[in-house]
Amino acid sequence: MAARSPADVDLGRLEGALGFLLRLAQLRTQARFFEENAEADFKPGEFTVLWVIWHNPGIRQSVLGQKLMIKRAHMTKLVRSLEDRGLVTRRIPEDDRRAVELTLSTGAETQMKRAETRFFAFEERIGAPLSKTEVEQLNVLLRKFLGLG
Amino acid sequence: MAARSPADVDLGRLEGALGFLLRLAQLRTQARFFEENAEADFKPGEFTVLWVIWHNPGIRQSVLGQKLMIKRAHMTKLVRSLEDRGLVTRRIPEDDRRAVELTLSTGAETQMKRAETRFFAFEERIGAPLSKTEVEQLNVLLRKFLGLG
DNA sequence: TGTAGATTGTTTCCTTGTAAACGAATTTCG
DNA sequence: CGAAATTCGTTTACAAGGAAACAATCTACA
Repeated sequence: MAARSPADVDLGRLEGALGFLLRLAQLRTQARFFEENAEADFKPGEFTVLWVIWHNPGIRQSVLGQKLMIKRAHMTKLVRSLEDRGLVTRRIPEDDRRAVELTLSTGAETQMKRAETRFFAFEERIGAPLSKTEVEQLNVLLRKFLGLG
Repeated sequence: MAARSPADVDLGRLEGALGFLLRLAQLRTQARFFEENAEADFKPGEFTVLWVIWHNPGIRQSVLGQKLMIKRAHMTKLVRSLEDRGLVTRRIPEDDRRAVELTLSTGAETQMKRAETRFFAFEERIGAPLSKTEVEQLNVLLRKFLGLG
């Protein structure tokens, strides 16, 4: 009944609810990221934004946002912050002057090469509770769930 | 190169990164929740909190927070909001007067019975891109990843 | 016993992210 | 062509959530 410790708590049907499990998994992963990578150059959101710009130079801000599920209002702030730190360059293309094309500065590329190692090492580590095969299964299922290739 | 549409964007190794996929999956699920359940009584966070109190009457605020990965500062606000709406009762137990024991009001139980149907129907629906078997596999893998049962 | 340390919840301040209204540019379609 | 609708990014105002400092209480142990 009145649970005194987390282990005693009864979650009932909730424990089988996909959305609930996804939320917990995401929170846990993020918490561990900040524990283990306190002095990293970039936060996960920043890293992914820089990564995608790096691999898609000249990408438009809106396209980047759609792909990473970042709302426009927030993307504006994110990009400004990256620009202020000299990591990202904004360019207004001639053929559509409402849009913004994003590029990495050369300094940022150097930093990203370092950050890449740390980031993907962490991504390896968080799979630890699962076997190699299970991590692969989870990857496949999540990609299918998301409609990614 | 300079991707014009989301489909053209190259995510590279990122597409296989567990933390990244979890974040996208969670964002997508949450977005769909608010699209489909605009006029629901409770938001997902509120529902889960009320649900766990319902099934563990007298649970302590800190234990609830640990189980649902909600930080104390935030839990204070959440509980106050629920209390202000007459859904939750706070009680200071005699044996530890720092703690707070939470209980559902009778009115809240009625509301939860209605909300339960809607909530778990949604949870069913979001699995749609996957087969029954795959949803079950995903559940199992996520629970193992989280160290649950 | 009594005092140092840990725990519980709260407050304050800050970061992250969203919704809505907006201006500028572009597209659609009469 | 030219007016209406749409798109892109920004601004503004706000909600969700977290970190740190704090008061009250409890625990451990000299």
